[in-house]
Amino acid sequence: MAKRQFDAVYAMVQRIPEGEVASYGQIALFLGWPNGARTVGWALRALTSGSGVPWHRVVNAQGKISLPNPTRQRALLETEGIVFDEKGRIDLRRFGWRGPDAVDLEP
DNA sequence: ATAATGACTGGGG
DNA sequence: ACCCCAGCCATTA
Repeated sequence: MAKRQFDAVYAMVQRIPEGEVASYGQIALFLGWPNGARTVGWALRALTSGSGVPWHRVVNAQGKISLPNPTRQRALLETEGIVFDEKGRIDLRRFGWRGPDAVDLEP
């Protein structure tokens, strides 16, 4: 059932290291869709529990959680060491993922 | 094939 | 800083 495009999204999200976050637009850009941020959100929305995809590491460009009920996602991120400010935003300068090329040093 | 959907984004008020 | 609006894209119905 996994559509090719969605699958690409999941694969990219899987690359986000623990303790870091990426924006929808960022993921889309890495996949080659300059304006496909919404499509990324679509793919994640279609995700089912137990998919093994770290969907919680994806937030909007404002560093904020886009889900109607951010509680669960926020808890997961805090578990990984992500820090939220008083307005529930993440400092992307600090926790933002650099990209798929930035981290590739596994022996 | 057309229309609607939505976990987005950037710009303007 | 916050709220609203129009543009954009792949998937679904």
